[in-house]
Parts: sequence; structure tokens; C-alpha cells
Amino acid sequence: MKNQPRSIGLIDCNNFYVSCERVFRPDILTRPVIILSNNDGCAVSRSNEAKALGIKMGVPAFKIRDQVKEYGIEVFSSNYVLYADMSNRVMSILSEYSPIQEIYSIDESFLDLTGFSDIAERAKEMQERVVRETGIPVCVGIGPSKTLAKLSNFIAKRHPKSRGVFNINRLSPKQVESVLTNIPTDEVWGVGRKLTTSLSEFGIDTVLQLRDADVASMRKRFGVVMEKTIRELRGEACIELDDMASAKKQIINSRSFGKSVGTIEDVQDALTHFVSNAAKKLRDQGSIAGMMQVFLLTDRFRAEQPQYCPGVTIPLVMPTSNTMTLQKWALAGLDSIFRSGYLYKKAGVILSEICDASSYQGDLFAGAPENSKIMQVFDQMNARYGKGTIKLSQDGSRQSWQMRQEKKSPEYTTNWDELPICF
DNA sequence: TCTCCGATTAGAC
DNA sequence: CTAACGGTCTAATCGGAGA
Repeated sequence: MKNQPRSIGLIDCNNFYVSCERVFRPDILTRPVIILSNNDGCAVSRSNEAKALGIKMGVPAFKIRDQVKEYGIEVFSSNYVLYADMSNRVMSILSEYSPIQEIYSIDESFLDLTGFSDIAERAKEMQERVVRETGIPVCVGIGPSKTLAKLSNFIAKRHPKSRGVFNINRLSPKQVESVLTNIPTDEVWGVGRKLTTSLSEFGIDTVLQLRDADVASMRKRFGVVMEKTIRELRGEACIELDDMASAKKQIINSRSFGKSVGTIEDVQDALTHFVSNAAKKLRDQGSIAGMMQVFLLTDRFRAEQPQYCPGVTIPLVMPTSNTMTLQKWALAGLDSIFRSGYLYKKAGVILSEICDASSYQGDLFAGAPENSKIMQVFDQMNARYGKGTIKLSQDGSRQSWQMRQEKKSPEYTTNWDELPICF
């Protein structure tokens, strides 16, 4: 039993954001489509047609304006409410196919399929069910390690012959070699731009070369992550599936502004809003934070303007998740770093030193950790009557910094008011 | 010189 | 027409301060 290879599945939604939009827009099923990042900044999801037109991942929107016009590319702002809801539907279906699921990102899930005798049929079935019940097409990659499952998924996506399912465990060693020799190292999970360059200087350009490199010397040169990657490529499962959604160790809320702002009032308004969001996330995972950082950035793409990117770290003597307390400290921090005469493009807050709210013993003389009753009521009201029903006075009341989102589709699945059809 | 810790980097999506 | 290059998260590594 122990000698049987693990069968780890990696299910990845195809062009996820584009696919979500297409579910409600059958008219764009065969058209080039792209989805822009926050602030309508960069292309972060592309349909195959858009990829074929040469639209690169992450390209700034203004740089492809001409192609958008010439080819009639359909452009959408990010609609995270919709994507999150579609993701939940997909993940929920997938969860029925294994008791061990790790939801790795909004559009990817690992499943442990080890021990199932009918892996090929299961993979096929989950793929068909997801597309039938949600409209989202997915590919399934299977391998003895997470890294090889990811690589299998890449093969499934690239080779139409696989029909969206590929299991590297079914290949002979010879076949594996011929497959891996045709894939460049940068397709490997954990190998990014820098490593690709360094590896190439070492004469390593294909996945096969990387797999067969000497572990000891590679570790010495590139570190422990590289060693794990190589072992995983050899079929040794070094990275376990992480069943439980683990509590975040750091919570960031930051945003680029729709246009740069120069007054402290505008930055205060944005910052209090970011703190509200971050504190809500903190409470949702039942945590409190012991450290807060506040930062400001001017527009780094405007080299001719004076640049100033300050930040301040604020230790919280009494860890808390109370929005009002956190906002008070954030505004004090802002006062200490804000300088007029600059145009700020982005601001944000980082909560860290996060621990469990219930485990915190508190200061003997300070009494119990800050009474969180008021925040509980606050959260309950917003949950019941809708986000933003109650908020603190300063939170996001100005519009000056709001991000651009000019092409957002309706929240089809979660908001009656946005449905395009009148009943 | 060693250790600790915050800051930076690299990677993922 | 404006003006126009994202947001979170983790882990490893770097490098300075203090012991």
C-alpha cells in the first residue's frame, strides 16, 4: 500500500474570471474577452481568443487600448462578488469527490484522490458536473505530488487531446521523460522569473533537466524550496494538502486611488475605510492583532512628480479587533507620516502579530480584552441588513479616492437589484 | 562573531 | 474628455543592531 503513488488532483478553472462573466453573457462565448484588475488597471484574465490576439497577462489597460478597439475585445472590470460566489459553487461540488480538499485559490482546488479505484472516471465526472451545474469549464491534473499535479494540469490545459484531464501517474518512465523535456522550467510551481533566469545560467531549461539535477548542490545554491521542488518533480510528496482554511497571519487592505489625492482629509477617509475592512476580516476569523502598519505611496509611474512613500509601524499594547480602536491608532499613525505637497496614489493598512481572540489573556490591570460586544452587534447588523448598513462616520464618505470600475457587470447571483431583467 | 528581528524579495494567483 | 501600470498572502533571505 505504502508503495502506491499518491494521486493528488489539481482542479483549475479555465480563464476563471472570463468564464464567470460568460456564464451570464452567452453572446460573448466566442469573442475575445479580458477582465481588468482593481482600478481598471491591468488585464488579469483573458479568454483564449484574447490570448491569441497577443494580449499579455498583466498588461496595463491603456497600453492595449488600440487592440481593444481594433478587435472589439470585450472588457470588464473585476466583479469579485460574482467571482467569489461562483467559486463557492465550484468548490462545493468538488468537495464531493474527496474527503480531503484544499482550496488553494479562488479558482484552484487540490483533492486527494489516493485510494480511489476509479480515478479517471471520477475526474471526468467532476469536470462534467462542474460545467453542467455552474457553467465554469475546468481542467483536472493528477500526479503523485502537488507540483506534478500542477504540471499535469498544465498539460491538460495545453493539449486538446487530453480533453481537460491528465494523469501523469499513468505514464511510463519513458513517457514522463519525453513529456518533461518539452516543458520549460518556468511552468513549474515555485519557479518564477528570477529563478528561470538563474536556472538557465546553470544550463537548466527544461523540467526534465531540473528534475534530474543534483539535489545537494541545487539546495546549496537555491535553498530549501528548490530542494522540495526537485523532490516533488521526482514524485515524492513533500508538500502536504492543507485541509483546513488556516487563519491569516497578516491582513492587508490597501487600494490604489482612482485619482491621486493631496489632502489629509481624503487620505483619512480612505484609511478609515481600509481599517474597517481589515478589522472585519480579523473578526471574521476570530482573531485580534498586536501590530498595525500604515503606509502611503505616491505614483511611482510619475517620475517627474516628487515621490514619498512613508510607512509607520504601530505596536498595539492591547491586541484588538475593534474597528474604532484600530482607526484611532491608524489616524495617529497617518498624522505622523503625512506630508502635504505630495499627490498620493495609494494607501493601506497591514494588521499583523495576529492571534486567537479567545486565547488572549490580557493585562491583569487593564481588565478583560476590550469589550467587543459593540463590534459584534455592528457585524450582525451589517450581515443582516447588508454591508455598509452601519459604519463609522468617517468611513469612506468622500468619493475622491474611489477606484475606477467603469465596466463592472451586474452581481448576477447575489443582488436582485442588479439583475438586468425586470420581473 | 552570533543572534535576533524587521525589512525586503520572490513567488503564486 | 478626464487619466490611464492590481491586491493579498506566505516563506525565505538579507542585513543591521545589539549582545
